[in-house]
Formats: sequence, C-alpha cells, structure tokens
Amino acid sequence: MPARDTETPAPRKRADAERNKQALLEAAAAAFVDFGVNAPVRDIAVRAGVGVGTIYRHFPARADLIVAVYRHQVQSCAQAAPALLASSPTPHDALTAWIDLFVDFLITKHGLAEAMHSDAAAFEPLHAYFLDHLLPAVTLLLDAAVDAGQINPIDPLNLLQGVGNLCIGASANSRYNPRHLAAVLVRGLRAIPD
Amino acid sequence: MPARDTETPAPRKRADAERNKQALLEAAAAAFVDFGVNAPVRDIAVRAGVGVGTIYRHFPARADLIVAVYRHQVQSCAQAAPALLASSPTPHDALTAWIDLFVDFLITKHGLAEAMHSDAAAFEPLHAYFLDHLLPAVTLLLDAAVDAGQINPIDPLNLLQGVGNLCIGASANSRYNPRHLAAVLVRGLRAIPD
DNA sequence: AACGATACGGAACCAGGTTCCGTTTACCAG
DNA sequence: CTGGTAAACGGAACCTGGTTCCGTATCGTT
Repeated sequence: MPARDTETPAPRKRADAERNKQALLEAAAAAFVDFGVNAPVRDIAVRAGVGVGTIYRHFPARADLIVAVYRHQVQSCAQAAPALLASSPTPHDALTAWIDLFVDFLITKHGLAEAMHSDAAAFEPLHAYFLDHLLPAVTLLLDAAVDAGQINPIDPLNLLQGVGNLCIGASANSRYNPRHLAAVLVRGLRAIPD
Repeated sequence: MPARDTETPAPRKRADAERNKQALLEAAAAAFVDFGVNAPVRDIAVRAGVGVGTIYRHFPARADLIVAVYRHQVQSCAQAAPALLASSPTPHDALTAWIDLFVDFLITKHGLAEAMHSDAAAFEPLHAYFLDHLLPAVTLLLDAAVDAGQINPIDPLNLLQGVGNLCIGASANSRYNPRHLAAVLVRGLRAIPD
C-alpha cells in the first residue's frame, strides 16, 4: 500500500477531466454553503459550468460528491483526537473537547447531519466514510476515558451516531442548541456518582 | 370554548366525506406501519380506495395526515407526564420514565422523528402539534426535578428536540440504541456531582 | 492530420408530492 | 319520488430533484 499515489495513480486522466473535477469540487463546496448539502445537482452543474452528466461521471452518486468536498475536514477532525488526548489534562476533557469539535463541524455544514441518515442506498458511501475515519477517533478517546475510570463504557458507534443526530436541524432553529446537548450527553457518561 | 364540538360542529358534512376520511386514517395508519411515515401518498390512496385528490381535500398537507394518525398517541403520551410525576418516587425518576415512553413512541413510528425535522413548510403543522402537546409535559417534569434540586435547568424545548433527534434512524440500524442514549442524556442533567 | 479513446452536455426518465378540473354523488326541496 | 345544486370525488397533469443514456465534442497520440 504505497503512501502517496493519490496524485498520479496508474491511468493518467485527461486534462479536461481533471479540470472539471476540480471545478465541481469548488462549485459544490460553494453551493453547499449557500443551500446546504442538499443543493440541487443542476445548480452545482451550472456553477461549475458543466452538464449534470459530468457530475455523475466523476461522482457516481450524490454522496460521493459530499464525501469529496468534506474529506479534508473529516480527516483533520479524526486526527485531532490523539492530539487532544495528549494535550488535555484528562481523557474526559479530551473527549469533551473532541465532541465539541465534531459538533462544530457538523452544524456548520447545513444538512450534513441530516444527509447522514438518509436511508437511501446512495448515501451509504458517505456513512461509511465518516465511520471509517471518525470511529477510531472516538474509540481512542472512549477507551482512554474508560481506562482512567472516568466514564462508563459505551459503544463508540452509538455515541458517534447519537451526537451526529443531536446536530440535526441546528441552524434552522436558533433556539436549538446541539452543542449544549452533546455536552450534557458526555456528562451523562461520567462514572459512578449515582 | 365548548368542550365536545368535535363530533358535530356547525356545517354537517356529507356522509361519504366522513366515511372516506375514516378510511384514509386507517389506510394511512396501516401504510405507516409498513413503509414508515414516508409511505407514498398514492399507496395510501389505493389502500383507502380513494383518489389522491381526496387525501388532499381532507388533509391539505401530508403532515396533517400524520398528525391526525398519531393525535391520540401524542395526547396519551402528554397525559402520562402528570401521572408519572404522581406515581414515581422522585421527579427525576418520573422524567426518566417519561423520556423512555417518548422514545418508545418515536422509534416505533418509523420515520416520524425524521419527518419532524423536514425543513419543508408542509411539516410545520406536525412540528407545532407535537410542541403544543408535549412541551407542557416535559416542562412540568423538568420544573419538578429542578425544584427538587435533582437536575440542572435546561430549556425544555431543547431537551424535547434533542431526544427526538436521538430517535432518528433507530430501527434501520439494529446497533443504534436511542433508548440508551436518551437515558445517558437525562443522566447528564443530574445536578452537582461534578 | 487523422483516429480512437475519453469525456462532455443535456434531454429524457423516474419518483413523489401537490394541484386542478371535469364528473359524480349525497342531500334536500318540492 | 324526482330534480337541482353544492359538496366531494378521481386521477391526469404538473413540479421538483435525482439519475441515466447516448450522440457529439475533445484530448492526446501516431
């Protein structure tokens, strides 16, 4: 498994194809900011100056485009976990801080949390990508906090999905405060004082 | 505000209209069990043996049909709050029990929790109906628990929506356990032991 | 310069919700 | 019992939004 073959794999692509892919990523990112991740495909195509067919050639399903747009942010979110664990006074603090980071990420991407739960098969890749990258992160933090005797054990997937769910419908409703709820949830994990 | 004018208000309706409305409610309830609250309108129409137009005459928006189907269950859920408060050893116990009830209600209605968050204006009635009936219930329980010094204060709306969100995507994913998460959330409200 | 592979555009298609309107039916009056 | 009329009906048509298809244009190589 070579490390950096992302730039120039085996089959060199045509220049226009690469150019369009880039344009699409930028257009999609912009559209997502304006309309949320549910921005109409046709709008994205227009912004990028391509036809809808081109979108589907580069990103077979809508979800693939979403994954591509947020790939970097998901990765840095995941990578923050070990860093926080090292720099925080306690594992529980690290967990709290990381959850906060995760919540921030989700609520700034209107509709991302929602999209995560579309039962449509097309969104499976999105789901899978998030899990692949973030599950190890939470697992690391949870294990550390459990080992330190600070929290009761919980299935990491459960926590991740739960927090994800709490972020649904955030910005639409100014009174709804997912950050607080997530903090309460993490607080509810603390061990003992029953 | 007369108490029981629901049966025979001012303008007497045609017999077939009332019959169809009843048939629609039953058909919708059945369809919701099979396909979740997102059951296609046309399917519901076929089950009820009516045309789609008839659905929209009785229930102007899809959400109105959903409200009508679950009206009774929402009401009894709301009414359970004072009862639980009276019968439980502590307000916190009552709160925990009520949340459990609420979660049970939501996860057995596939897609209801999701529908609750559709930003579509058509779902506003649904949202409003739930809030009108359930907000007083949680508020009662939260106030009692706060007065008893058992929990830290929290905006009832926030809690209600949070728990509602936790119930999204339940039955789809056997590993996801909203009941546990809701319990953890309520646990996180407990006062002091910091 | 020409040719084959690759990529493109966008019309067409497939849901699913909602609207519209010509037709049917229930109810009441005579 | 029989019109007449307002109420209610049915379902085709419409709209929006994702996805597919295929004839055409373009790239890069010979």
